[in-house]
Amino acid sequence: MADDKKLTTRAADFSAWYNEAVLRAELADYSPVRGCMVIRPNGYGIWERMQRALDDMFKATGHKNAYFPLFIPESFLHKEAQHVEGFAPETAVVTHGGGKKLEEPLIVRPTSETIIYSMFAKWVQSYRDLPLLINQWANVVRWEMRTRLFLRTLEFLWQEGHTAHASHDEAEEETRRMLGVYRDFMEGWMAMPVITGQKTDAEKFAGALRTYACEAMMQDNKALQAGTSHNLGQNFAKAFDLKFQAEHGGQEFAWNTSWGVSTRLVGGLVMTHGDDNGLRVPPLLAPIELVIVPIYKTDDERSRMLEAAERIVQTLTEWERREPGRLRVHLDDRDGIKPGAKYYEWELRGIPLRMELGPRDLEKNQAVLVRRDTREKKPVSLNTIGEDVADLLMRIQEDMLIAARERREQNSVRRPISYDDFRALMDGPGGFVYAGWCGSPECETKVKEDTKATVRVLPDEEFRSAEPPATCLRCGRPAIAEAVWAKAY
RNA sequence: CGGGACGUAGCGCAGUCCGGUAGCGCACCUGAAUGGGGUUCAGGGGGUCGCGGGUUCAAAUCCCGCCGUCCCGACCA
Repeated sequence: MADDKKLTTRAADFSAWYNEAVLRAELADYSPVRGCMVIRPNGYGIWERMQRALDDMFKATGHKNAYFPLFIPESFLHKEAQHVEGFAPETAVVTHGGGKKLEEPLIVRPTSETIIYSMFAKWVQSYRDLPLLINQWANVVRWEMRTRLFLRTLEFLWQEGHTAHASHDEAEEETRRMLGVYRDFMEGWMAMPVITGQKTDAEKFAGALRTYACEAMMQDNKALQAGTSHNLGQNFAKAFDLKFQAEHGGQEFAWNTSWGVSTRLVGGLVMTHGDDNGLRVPPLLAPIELVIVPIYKTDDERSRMLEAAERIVQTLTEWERREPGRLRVHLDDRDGIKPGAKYYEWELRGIPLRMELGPRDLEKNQAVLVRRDTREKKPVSLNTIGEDVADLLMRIQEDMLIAARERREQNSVRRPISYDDFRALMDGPGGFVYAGWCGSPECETKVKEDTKATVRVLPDEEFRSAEPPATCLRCGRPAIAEAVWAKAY
């Protein structure tokens, strides 16, 4: 079937397109366990590169990695009232071990605030022990009703940062700093533009004082919460007796923050950049940045092309270039598969740059470079191939961010909009709507009932409209803040 | 957990209404030709038809029960 070869188009069915793209690019596969997926090498390769970049950024901001248990005593979860209310309904609980019923059930961590702050309480005595800046790479389990590859699975991989500080202001500064780190990563590495801002009380983390988030727009105009950073105040410190002796005497509760991003980012990457031919992976995160496809007819030509290609691989991998390391290049020397078939395969996988090398090129001492993002072809001299490849990869990285940002802005509404028009918009194409909010949870709830849209964030200053909206989107009363309204994943 | 659909070869499906001993496409293996955008021909391997029970001379097909998956809702990184 010719149709088998093509993906469902994004326009026809975005959901189906996403599933097919993820499965066919072999990022992940369904597993025998309901709601749990297998992350395959192609997907894990992207996650590994994300991890490495983020980990470097965490280290650069003073954090250290540690590891805490998968199991959490059930009673721990109950020590913070809002926290248990938020997470208890979606926990997996271990009641038996070694064939015997446990005295106290163990929760499989849905997040690690409780067990981590119980340990912090042991380690912190004095203000001199603060700040304590810890990150953990781990898996967590949340018993979701409905799952989707990468976007929502029962088990997922993530990092969770947990810190303790001597004052509210220090904690707030840390919360904002890490939100900034996330934004830098999402835009700089993933080429995925985000809006940063504060969550409303309805959307904030269970147990937090304030939650900030990075929200990205997917190609179906829905919002993806890509990362969150929480100022936990003293809520957990009080629950776990995390106290320190202050500089001028007296015992005080510490101030905590926590922040996390997950393998959901891989899904975000797909839905931000993918097209009807498959994935488009930004160079910085691509496990392979450049694939070389040799073209030949005869055996003699084949060996000449492969020999030339090997030399190019040698040159390119030895060529020291931009900061994050050497070029990741792959020579596709498989025989018996036509070049066209190889092109489709590498395009499906989203490899950012392809080099075609045939007899006609070699005669002219050149190769043809093809960008995945624009599919633009360009012959380049073999004498300057290193510079050309590095330059193109850099441009692809930049152009992908620009294109994604333009798409987001084209699907954002920043003019005054009637509630009827808003409903029609959310019923149809969707998008981000910048509009006023009166601050009442009732209006939030009503809008959600009417349209499924919610306040994604109260945007930070740089994202706000020049002309601040004066009235609430729904009730028309004076607005206390500008809000980004959208349907979300 | 409610509504819908589905479970037959690695993948996608037909066959089920009307019972008769399993088929198509892709993928895979072998050979030859082909090779600058999904190559062609020839040959070949592979399935206790989700599981359990029942009806029948005979069950992928009819009946009962169970399990699982996907999609749509309520909950969510």
